[in-house]
Amino acid sequence: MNGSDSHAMDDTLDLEARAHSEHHEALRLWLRLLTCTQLIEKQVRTGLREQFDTTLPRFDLMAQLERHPEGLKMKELSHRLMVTGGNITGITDQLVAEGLVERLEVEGDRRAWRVRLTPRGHAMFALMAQRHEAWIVQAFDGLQAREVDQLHRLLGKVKRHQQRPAAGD
Amino acid sequence: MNGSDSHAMDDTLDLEARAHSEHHEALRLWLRLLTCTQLIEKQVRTGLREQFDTTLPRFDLMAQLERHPEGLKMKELSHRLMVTGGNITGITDQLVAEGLVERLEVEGDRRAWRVRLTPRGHAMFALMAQRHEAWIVQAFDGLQAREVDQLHRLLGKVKRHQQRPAAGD
DNA sequence: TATTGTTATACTCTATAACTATA
DNA sequence: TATAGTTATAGAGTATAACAATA
Repeated sequence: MNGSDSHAMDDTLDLEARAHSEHHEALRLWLRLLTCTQLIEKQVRTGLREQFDTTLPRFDLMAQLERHPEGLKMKELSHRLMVTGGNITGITDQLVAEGLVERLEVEGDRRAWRVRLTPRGHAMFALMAQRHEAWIVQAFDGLQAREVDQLHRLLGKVKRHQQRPAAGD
Repeated sequence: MNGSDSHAMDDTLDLEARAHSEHHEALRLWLRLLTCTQLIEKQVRTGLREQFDTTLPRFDLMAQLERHPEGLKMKELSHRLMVTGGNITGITDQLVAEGLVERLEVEGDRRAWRVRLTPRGHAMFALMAQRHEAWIVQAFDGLQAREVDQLHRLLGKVKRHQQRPAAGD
């Protein structure tokens, strides 16, 4: 079901036809990328809700803090989670209310906070991360280790290209 | 959990160490997959909003209808867009209000509708699809045609595995 | 003046469940 | 009884913009 006439055979196509073909391939790839992500993401969201009564953004915020035991500033969380500042305030408020993270003063800048996992947040995250890992491992169960690496490498190329500031091109 | 005799190099690691390593690789892959999708999706959403004052779900619904000129039933749209039925009603209502799609009676089943693009919807979609394609092509600009194919193939494996009904779990 | 974070607001998307009308 | 679609609701998630405190 897939046109395997894509590589060396391209030389038989003129520029315009090749462009059309490549555009089509890019679109197919995007739709598949989106579908895969949505399928896995839906499982993760459902699992987090059913088993831990939490959400993906909350989990993601805690995951960032896990990687930075000394804490992160609101601004840094905003950047890392790719959402605007107001939302970080909201999510952080919820986590503080549950006793999972805490706001600490930043010495030298009284505007800013350093947000950190509490011991309880650390323990809770460990539980969630364990389950989360199992879901993810299962999601990529169908791939061999070599294929996982390949996928990781290719997506790295996509990511770097994406993050390049869109200059005048 | 999965096929064991994958790669010669792995034989230097015991089972547990290999499991740890593979779990870690799966997690890294998932984070990268999610990031790539979010980066591209954000661009698409922004473009659709700024240039066409529309949203991704609306665009996706129209894209499905484009591929099925004879129309699709609400149930089919619900399945294809992977959202529950009530949402399809809402999105369809909006598109009908804008004159971009229409509900037609299904002969032989007076419960169901056949939803189809109007001529105006068809024309509007052509405009949007053209811009959309440009965004996507640019997103994968950094890959060679062969890499696009590879990525597509690997994600196909992920997708099929994902859609397999989760049996003994 | 610029930056950090907060507050207030509005909107889209989503799942759930009760409902109508057909089959 | 089962199915197709609708309605109503509640909540997640997001961006925007005005605002306060501090740099």
